Amino acid sequence: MQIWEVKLTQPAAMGGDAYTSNPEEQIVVDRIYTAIMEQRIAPKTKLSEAKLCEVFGVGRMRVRRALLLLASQGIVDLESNRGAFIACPSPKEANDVFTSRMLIEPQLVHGLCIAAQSPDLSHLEEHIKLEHAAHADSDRSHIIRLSGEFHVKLASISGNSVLIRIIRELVTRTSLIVGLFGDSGHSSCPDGEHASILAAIKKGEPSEAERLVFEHLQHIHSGLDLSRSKPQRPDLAKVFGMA
Amino acid sequence: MQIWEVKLTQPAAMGGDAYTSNPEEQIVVDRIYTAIMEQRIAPKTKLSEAKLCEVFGVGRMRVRRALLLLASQGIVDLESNRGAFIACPSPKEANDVFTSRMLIEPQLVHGLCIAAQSPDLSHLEEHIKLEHAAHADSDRSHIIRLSGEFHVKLASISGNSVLIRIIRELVTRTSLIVGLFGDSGHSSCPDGEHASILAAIKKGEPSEAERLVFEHLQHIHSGLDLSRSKPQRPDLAKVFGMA
DNA sequence: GTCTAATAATCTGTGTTCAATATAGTGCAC
DNA sequence: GTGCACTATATTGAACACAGATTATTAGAC
Repeated sequence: MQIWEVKLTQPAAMGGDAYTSNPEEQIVVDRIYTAIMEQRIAPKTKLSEAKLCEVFGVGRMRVRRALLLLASQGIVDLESNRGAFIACPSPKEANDVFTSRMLIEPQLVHGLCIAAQSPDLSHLEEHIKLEHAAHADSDRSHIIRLSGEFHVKLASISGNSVLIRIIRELVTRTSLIVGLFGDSGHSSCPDGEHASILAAIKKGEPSEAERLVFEHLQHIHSGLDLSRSKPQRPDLAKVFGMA
Repeated sequence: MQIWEVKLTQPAAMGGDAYTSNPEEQIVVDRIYTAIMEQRIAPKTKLSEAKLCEVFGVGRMRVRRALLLLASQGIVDLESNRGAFIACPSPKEANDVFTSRMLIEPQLVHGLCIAAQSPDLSHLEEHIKLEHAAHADSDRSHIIRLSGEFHVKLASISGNSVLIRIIRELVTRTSLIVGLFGDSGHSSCPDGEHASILAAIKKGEPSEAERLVFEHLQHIHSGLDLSRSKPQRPDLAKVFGMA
């Protein structure tokens, strides 16, 4: 089932949505995106329009557009006359996200074994080195974000912008879920599994890579305790470094 | 790889995005959605804010939110200071959409063979009857929309709201693509293939169902001529029946 | 007659203002 | 002392108005 047509070696920027071109509000979206990816912002956190305006120094219009965009991706909840809140995924939502990822990503990597070329692979190797460095520094924010980005970069190799967007959204929601239900002790992606996935791709073993990705996601999923949830309300100005 | 947890037999309404709760603007989104699904509105069509306001009888705010939502799904293009236009997918985008569908839907149906229960299947049978009726009546709009909806309803059986949303978006974009590059002669989904897919699910043959879905998508894809494109500019009031 | 340039009109983008709703605080009653 | 009701404040939602940009139209020149 080799179904790859076009390729794209370039980084394929973390944030950009490609569709909504306005660069101003994309900044707001990206900042919130990465804040969630790094788990510096907890579910249920209220995203007050006024505060976001002064933190990012943009008009209320832009903030509202950004919030709507995030809401359409299930990353924030928009409650009428109450405001925007970082989404607090239900156990069912958590399962749905993981199920979707387990459905898509193994197949994706299967195809990658055929399509991936050396520049792509060395790029991934580079990324894994960054992950190890972050582990060495015990830099929690970086560890978590890089873990997620690995999956996005995997998708980026396909050059399929549709898939890339889907994966990015799922990865971000996963960050929320892991932050909510995960054991704050161990990191979201078990270290070493990314490396073995990459190794399987390198060796050109589609079935093996597919299986490793599936199990990798299963490991993360099984590390969750879906009965628990921990509410918090950090200060927005601190989270975003009062830009 | 049976990865199904929750099920949901109910229809799982065609339109609703589940996330953006505001019912007012969801109407606008849905109307444009179905207009695209029925191919009554062609790519490059300008969606003037003012006209949409009077056609749907809602404020400009709502219209703009709806357009932003549609833009985030790649269904309309938002050009700065120029307005909103129905997206005109490039050949690469078309390939990306089909590649994504061929990656996701076969796996989805594979899982469905294990999870699907009789109410789901009879619901699908009902749907296929509708498709046949539309064929008998040569009701082009219905034929096209029902063809797309079949795939959404397949996804709905999973009860996975994340997957449902992904599939709905891909199906809608497919409608745009088929309208652009497809031979206006034969319909978007070859008749009969839906029935054989359902039959494979009923018999509980995952690999067979998976293969049929893949080939089904391949048939649609191969029926496109990606070199051609046909510009039009129909009147909005007519398309939406001047509601 | 056609092409170019300038002007006018239309439409989008943005900031502002006002109304509606929810929340928090206060006071009163039990 | 606790619970309920009412008031006051703050925040969101929507309409309005204005500024900027783009497109269409018209006039003029070659």
